[in-house]
Amino acid sequence: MTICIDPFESRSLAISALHPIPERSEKQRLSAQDWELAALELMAEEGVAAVAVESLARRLGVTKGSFYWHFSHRDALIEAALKRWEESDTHNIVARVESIENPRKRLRELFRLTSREMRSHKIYAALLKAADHPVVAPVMDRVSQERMSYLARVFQQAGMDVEASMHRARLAYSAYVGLLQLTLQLRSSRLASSEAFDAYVGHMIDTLIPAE
Amino acid sequence: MTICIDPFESRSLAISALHPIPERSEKQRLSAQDWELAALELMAEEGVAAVAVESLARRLGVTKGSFYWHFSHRDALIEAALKRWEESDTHNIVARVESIENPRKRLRELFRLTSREMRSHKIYAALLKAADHPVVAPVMDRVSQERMSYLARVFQQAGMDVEASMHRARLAYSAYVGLLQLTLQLRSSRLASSEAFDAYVGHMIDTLIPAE
DNA sequence: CGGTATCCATACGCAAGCGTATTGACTGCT
DNA sequence: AGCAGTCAATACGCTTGCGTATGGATACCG
Repeated sequence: MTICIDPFESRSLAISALHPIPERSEKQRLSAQDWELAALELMAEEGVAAVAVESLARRLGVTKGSFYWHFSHRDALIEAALKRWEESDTHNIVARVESIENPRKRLRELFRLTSREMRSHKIYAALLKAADHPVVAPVMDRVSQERMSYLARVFQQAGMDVEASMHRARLAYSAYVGLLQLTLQLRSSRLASSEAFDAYVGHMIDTLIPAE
Repeated sequence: MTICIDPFESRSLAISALHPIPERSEKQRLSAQDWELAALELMAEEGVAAVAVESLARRLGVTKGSFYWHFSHRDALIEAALKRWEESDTHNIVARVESIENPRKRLRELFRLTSREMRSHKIYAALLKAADHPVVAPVMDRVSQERMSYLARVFQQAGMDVEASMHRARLAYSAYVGLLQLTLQLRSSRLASSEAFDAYVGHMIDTLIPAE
């Protein structure tokens, strides 16, 4: 029997922590925001398809009569939830490394941070699986494009020419997306321990970030 | 308006070409194999979820009364179809480059071939999106593991130590999976032309395969 | 205290999808 | 010709999920 530590689980970040404090816990009446946060929660755990209004209602302790007061239809909830996620996401990505002057160091730190914080990434993985959904698709397009553009910019600052920086950005982002799939979806491909995971991230950094 | 050429579409390989010749075209009575091939076809185009017995039956010009003669339930079809795919897949992956002696050249050719032949990869992408399905999961586990092991072996033959070769294999495979997602699922992330695609593959090869 | 806005429950209609049961039709063999 | 085996059509029941309609409850406000 193999004990398999998932490096993602342990360092997860609560959704609610991404926003000021949505005044959670026990209250009788719900707001649209409560539904959106619950939707994101469920989405991260069981995918977009699992966010059904009746099941969500059950989870919130109400019936769907409530839901259709707040939202006109299911997709409206998905859309609102994704809007919330996208906004908190784009703010968080860059904000935590922008203080680092040296672009190579900034990339390294970006890679390390990304590999650790996995709450948001679970949602991203879930969205990836539902990229054919008309509401999901444009969000994913925007987010992926923005992230890759940012990467390309930093690679360029690190001394690569325009062409190479864009290719490297795509490669790095592909590696990120692929790792997401391999670790979150495929059981046998999970890294066996936290150390092995860190070692892999180290290898990735050495391979993808140009030397000084 | 941007014209967007998808490098994958043009060079696709027919499923039926993967096997001897299943004696297709117009015949009145169907066999289990016909259902399996149709299932793979549909899976590649619209995902595992789209493989519904009534819709498949419509596509084959019969009703589901026929289906339940060949298969006991839906998952039996999925399982049979995936078994078929897995067998043809594992044979094809290595067979076309094993003649190349030089491991680095073999890797390069492997990358190039992989980036071109996309019929089987569409199915892989579809399966990736359904990796939580109990029938799909073990297949994906086996296939991914096998491919990564092979990659690691060749990287080792190319001079890398055991540790590094496994990491590099994971990185390369992640890049493959990620590219699959970015190009097949996300519209805006598609490479604009066949030339740009080839250029990217070139960059990937230069970055991931150790120099002579 | 009455009224309005807000939130929720119940009940219903509808479609899609799985699986079953029964019958029909065609084929080949004896 | 008759019979068995093979494939298919039809009809049905069941579940899940979306969306609507309508009435009830609670809170706030004048």
